[in-house]
Amino acid sequence: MPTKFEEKIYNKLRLVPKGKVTTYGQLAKTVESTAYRAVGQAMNKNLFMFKKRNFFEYIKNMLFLSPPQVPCHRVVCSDETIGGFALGIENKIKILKKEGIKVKNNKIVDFEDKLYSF
DNA sequence: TATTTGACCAAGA
DNA sequence: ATCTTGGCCAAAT
Repeated sequence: MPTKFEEKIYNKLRLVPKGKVTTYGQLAKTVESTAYRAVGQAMNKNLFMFKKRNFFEYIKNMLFLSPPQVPCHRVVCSDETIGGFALGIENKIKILKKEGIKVKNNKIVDFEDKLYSF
């Protein structure tokens, strides 16, 4: 069962569309919090069920289930680096690329444009 | 109740 | 362009 905090974070994250990203800090801010580290933990917890198992399930959900999904892969670091991913950072990069987000030298290309504004 | 643990952040050097 | 440091705070232990 997600906590109140987690639930609120997930709900905000659902607003971020394909082709855009947000940051841990930004998500925290939408909830009037500075608990950006806790946001990362919430992401990890959300994918716990899939952890190191199949990222295929995750992809399938993203592609075929109607929103609102919780697109954990669209959360990146404020310094434009990729951040973490319970199913493997390489997979995170792959999915982002599929969605039109390019990654170069471990950084999001054209970060400002790709950033979603709440 | 108290301590530890993070998928972080911003500023300095 | 890295790297370190101190700060952050919800959850887990």
